[in-house]
This record gives sequence, structure tokens and C-alpha cells, in this order.
Amino acid sequence: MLNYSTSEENYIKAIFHLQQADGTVTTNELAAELKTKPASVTDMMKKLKTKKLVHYEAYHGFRLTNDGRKLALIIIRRHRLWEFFLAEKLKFSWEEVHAVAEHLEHVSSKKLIDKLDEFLGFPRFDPHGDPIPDANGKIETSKQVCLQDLPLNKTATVSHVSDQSSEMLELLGHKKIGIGTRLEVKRKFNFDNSLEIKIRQSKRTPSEQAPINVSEQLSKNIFAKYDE
Amino acid sequence: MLNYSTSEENYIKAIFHLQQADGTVTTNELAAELKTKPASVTDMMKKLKTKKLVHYEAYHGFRLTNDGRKLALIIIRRHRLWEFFLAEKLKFSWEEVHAVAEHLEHVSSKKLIDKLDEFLGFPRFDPHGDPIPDANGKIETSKQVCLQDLPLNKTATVSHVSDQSSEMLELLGHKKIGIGTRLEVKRKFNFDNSLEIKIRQSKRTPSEQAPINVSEQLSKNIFAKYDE
DNA sequence: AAAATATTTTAGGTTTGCCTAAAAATATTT
DNA sequence: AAATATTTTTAGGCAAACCTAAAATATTTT
Repeated sequence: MLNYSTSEENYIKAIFHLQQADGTVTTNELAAELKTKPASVTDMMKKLKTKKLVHYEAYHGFRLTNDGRKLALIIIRRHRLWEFFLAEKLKFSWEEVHAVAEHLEHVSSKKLIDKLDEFLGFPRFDPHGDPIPDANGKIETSKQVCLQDLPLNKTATVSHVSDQSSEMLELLGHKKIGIGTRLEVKRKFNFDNSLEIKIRQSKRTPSEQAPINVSEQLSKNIFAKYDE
Repeated sequence: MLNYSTSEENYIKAIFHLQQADGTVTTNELAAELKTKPASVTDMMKKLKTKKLVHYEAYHGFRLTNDGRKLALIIIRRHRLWEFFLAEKLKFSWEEVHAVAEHLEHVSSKKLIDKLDEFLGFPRFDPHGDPIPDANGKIETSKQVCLQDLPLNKTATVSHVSDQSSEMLELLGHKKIGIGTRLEVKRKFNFDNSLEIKIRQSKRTPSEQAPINVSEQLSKNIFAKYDE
């Protein structure tokens, strides 16, 4: 397998994430995501096209080829395994792991990553609740749904939080919501799209929980998966 | 603390190692060590001089400043801790750790390295027997001596092997010599400078060991420290 | 559908780190 | 100490990855 620069890898990863939502990705979107300028994106897209990692026609956006997708999954696998390592073994906090993993993910030894995976006991989710692709690039797909989209009275488990500002974490901490929290949406108020949710303690609950109110802004940043 | 490029870090590390032996380092030496061209070395020396990491006057070689030395020790610390991690936790073999650590050493989070150090139990030597600088840059100095220079009948512990070609490792394996082996030089033959050594089993030895012959070439690549 | 606006690409420039070839400085021989 | 050889530096270029400003294309509004 060929070797790619840190920059190329960052582009591939960003396109992967953006096209989850969009289908095809635009120059401006990608420039914003990578905090770079549109002209730089165009430069790189030409390069990635000659390397057959993206489909790209001038003025018509781009999406990953099969090879591009494979590469993205390799990088995401590295990133999430390092995040797991940092949190689990080195006791980094949830918020700290991402920045360090951004650097570690570009060390490209396959053997390193596979041995790390084994050392960690083949974890299936990173500390943010995102699934870790396996050595063949297979990734758990059970789709996450934003709290806004959960049907009423269906219990689900919080699996992802997009915004990770300290303000957000403060609020989540206060409401006692985190990755793995099981909850149900009880009511939805159309006036401001706020939700009333109930947290389901995993162990038997000593006292019944009071319902919690979640604003639209907050709910849009919390994702959950349906329980089986 | 400032941030340095991978290239700058590699130069600093190489100068550190070369000046252990030489005192001051020359352009050609460094170019050979880094597999680059003398002209590139001159370019970089100018840059490192403006960053106050090396003392450098055109045509007169260079050596690290205090800041350069500090930086070198940080990089060596990273490198050796990762080597220890790879060997001890991920079960990489002795020969494999170096190449991977060459990449990991450039991830520059101080917190990462200090937490890794703690996770590993503050190891004092890497898998090659080289000492690991502590978080303050202190490094064990108890000087290593090449087998040729060991006095007769003084037991010492093998602490370093310079050449790590597969041929060398094959020979060492055969003679059952490795890092940590305790031994004594019994005789020295002036004709070809070969040595007759005796290996001291650490546990009680079932049968007395036969003395082993070591050629001059081999002995020059094996370093040991006197036992206390 | 033409005009106005927004997006994307091109053209040309910068920095980093490398290169080759030629010039300058130093070291070694004779 | 002059001639020769070696080492080091300078000069000028190249590729990667970024940038700004201007031109080309697409989209939206009127």
C-alpha cells in the first residue's frame, strides 16, 4: 500500500465525514472544515484525483472513490484506536484525546495499529462512542440518530456528542448526560423544539428520576442509537 | 515551548549523537548520518542557528547550544519511551521497535509523553539498553565501555549493541549474548585482539559455562557497564 | 432570460526542505 | 610555500502545500 502525506490524509478524512451527510462535497465546505482556502482545496483535489482517491470534475464537487473510502477508514481506525488508548490506558480525559490522536493517526505502520488493537482487546467504540473500523475496514453501521429525531418513548443509548466545547460539556455534566446514558424522549414542544426526556438508570434506580428539559440547540448535538 | 518540524528534530537528534563522540560535528558527517547532501545540511544549520539551537560558524562545524541539547533530550526521551512501549506492551521484537519509534517520536505533546512514562512504570532503559531521559531531561550517564576496554575478571552487564544488522544479531543469538547478559573477560589475545569471555548466568547455573570466544570486530560493537 | 451574486478555478507568489553544479575556503601533499 | 585535493558554502531550481487576487463558471434573483 502506498504512503500518503499528513495533508492528503487530512483531506481524505474530512471528505469522508462531510459526505456522510451530503453525498457530494463542495470546495467551500471542505475549505471551511479544514480551515484552509478554497484555492488550496482545488489544488489538492487535482492531486487526489490523479491518485484516484476522489471522483472530481471541475465545478461539480467531489466524493471518495472506493480506494479513497478504504484509506479514510484506515485513518479513522488509527484515530479511534489511539483515542481509546489515550483514554483507557493513559487516563486522558474525554476532551483531551482528540487533539493528540490527530497527530498519532498519521503514523502509518499497519503492524503498529493491528498490535495496538490487540493490546487494547479489540475495542469496538472509541471514547466518544464512535465505532472503530476493524483491520479489514469494516465499521459498525447501526445509525445514530439525533435526539430531535428520536420517536417518543423509545429508549436509546447516547452514542455521540458532536460539539465538545467546555460550555457544552459543562451543561452535559450538569444534566448528567454522557456517552452510554440510556434515555427516552417523553415530550416534544413545538414552540421551541425543546424536549422533555427521562434518564433510565442502568442499575435499579433508587428513586424515580425527574424528567429533564433539553433545548433544541443541545438536542441537535446529542446522538443516540436505539436499544436492541 | 516552541514547536519544531520533523526535519529540524531529526537534525538535532543526529547532531546530539554525533557530538557524543566528536565534540564538534562536520557538515559531511551529518549529511552522511541523515542520508542527505552537504548543501542541505548547510541550509538547515543556518536555520538552526537563527533559532539558537546550534553554535555554527561557516566552515567550522557546529555543536548544540544548551537549548539544542535540551531539545535533543526531549526527542530521545520520546523515542526511547515509545521503543519501550512497543517492545513491552505491543510485543514488537527488538529489531522492529526503532523504525516505528522514529515516527512516533515526532508527536510532540509533553503530556502524552509524561503519561506514557507513568503508564510504563518510569522505565530507565529502552529495549536496546540505552537510558531514557526523565521528564526534566536528566539522563543516566554511567558510561558504557566497549568489551575491548573491559579489564580482565571484572563482571559487567551488556548494555548496548551498536551494529544491529541481521548478521550481527544472528551471531549474538548463537553466542547467547544480549542486553542484560552478565559476563567477564577472561583472556585477551594480542595476536588478533580476540577475547575469551565467560557468561555469568544470573540464576544459579546448573553446569559451569564453557568460555566463549569473541572476535575483535564483534567485541567492538558490544558495550557493557560495570556491575556495582 | 438577463442581471446580480456566489462559488470555484486559474495564475502567480511564498515557505520549507531538498537537490545539483559551481565557487570559495580549508587541509594535505609535494 | 605552492599545488592539489577535500570540504563547505553559495547560487539557482524543484515539489509540496499553502496563500491572494483575478477570471471563469454556476446559481439565484429579478
